[in-house]
Amino acid sequence: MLDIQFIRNNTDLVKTSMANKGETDTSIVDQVLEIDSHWRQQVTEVESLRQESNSRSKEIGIMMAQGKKEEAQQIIKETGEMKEKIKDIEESSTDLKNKRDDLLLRIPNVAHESVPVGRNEEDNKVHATWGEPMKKTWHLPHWEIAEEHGWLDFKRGSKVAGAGFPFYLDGVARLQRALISFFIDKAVEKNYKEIQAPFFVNEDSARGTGQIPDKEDMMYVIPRDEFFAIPTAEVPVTNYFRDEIIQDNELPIRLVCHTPCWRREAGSYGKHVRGLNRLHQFDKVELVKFVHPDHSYDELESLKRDAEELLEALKLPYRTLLMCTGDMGFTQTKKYDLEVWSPGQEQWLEVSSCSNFESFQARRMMIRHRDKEGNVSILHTLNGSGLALPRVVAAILETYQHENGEVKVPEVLQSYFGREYL
RNA sequence: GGAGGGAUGGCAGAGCGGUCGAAUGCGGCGGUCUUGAAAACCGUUGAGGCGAAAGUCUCCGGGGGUUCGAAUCCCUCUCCCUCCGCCA
Repeated sequence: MLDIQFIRNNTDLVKTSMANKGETDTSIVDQVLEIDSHWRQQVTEVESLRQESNSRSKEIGIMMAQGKKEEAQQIIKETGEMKEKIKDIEESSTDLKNKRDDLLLRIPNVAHESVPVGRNEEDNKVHATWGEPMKKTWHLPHWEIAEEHGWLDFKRGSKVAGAGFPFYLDGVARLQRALISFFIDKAVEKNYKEIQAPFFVNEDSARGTGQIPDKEDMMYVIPRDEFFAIPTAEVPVTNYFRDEIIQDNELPIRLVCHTPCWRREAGSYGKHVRGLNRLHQFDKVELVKFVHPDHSYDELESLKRDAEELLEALKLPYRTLLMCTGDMGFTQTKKYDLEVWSPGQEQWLEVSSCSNFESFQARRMMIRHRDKEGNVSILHTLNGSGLALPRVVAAILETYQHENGEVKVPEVLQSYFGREYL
């Protein structure tokens, strides 16, 4: 959610940014401002009425104390009438405020000036590349090599849960466990605090991080108990500090959290969802930061590096994309995607997305910080995957594959894995 | 799941239905004193909305109600604590 004052003062910027993100109809901004000014009028009106009524009521108290009952009765009659009036106007003003805030939630975040303007993924900028994408020779796609070894069971996954809920076995199960430990350990080395979070959240939390109302359909819902299955650890971990004020000397706060992630992925079928490319449930290690507004872009760069270094340690060639305005999403001001090379499929697979939200999420969640002078203001939040498991597993199965079908364990993982081959 | 108790500012903890946005203590910040620090003393210190400002309004877990007036009374929800039951 953007600051209403910011929208008042930067109306054109908000509209332009909205258009750059691909929203053709920007009239919602004008609607918000119109309702807002109407609301402010009514607030002023209610307040002056209430002021009068408050001071009259105080007089009553004094008169009662002095025993002037008849005079008090007269004022009681007057304030009674005012009360009716206040109730009327107040009703319509809270109505306006709700309407305004509903619309406000539908205005996307403003992109940072360093973000390239563009329509879709073709306009993203390659920000960095690392390693040489391996040519496909004998390399099998991961689902084939995994089948040969009995490492993945999609069939039984479908039987037991449904498509997109595979079983992992033996070498791959062990590999995932090793990766999770490795990712968390690396993050802890870089001063992220390890945290384990609830896998279900309530509606307030889902709204806080912006899954509601924008991306409701991505989540699984447990209606009886009014829970949402988390689509990413971002949701519970960012909401950890909801409605709190953090002292400046405690910032930045960096957290690392491993969770399963559930995504409905409605409407995506076909080739690009084969194997581990796209699942309804997958594991991910997530990095989340709460930072002082002055430092959020530095923190974004270091966040991105933290994720990149994981791929470098695994010796998996990757590229980093700076996402353009049109491909960026509703809540971010700037976003990098990390894509790992999949030699068996000869394509790039997204394994991390590192974003700065500035105050957009924190404002919804009322996460604030207090400086030394005691001033309170909204802080900035960021998050990035470090990393999403299945596609990293896919890349390892394909990249570390020998011609004889053996798959080697990446060197940095061997101490976690306990042996040299899967 | 059953029975009872509770929720007040960063923390602890007061608060007859009327000048209570809230005593007091601790903590924080500023100052005096000191070579420096501690101690002591003085001052200051919740959040939010509207407003250029003066100011004003709202908030004592959430929501609703009674009343001219609610932190204080009533209803309801949530959460926490104690006891019983169940349980990895």
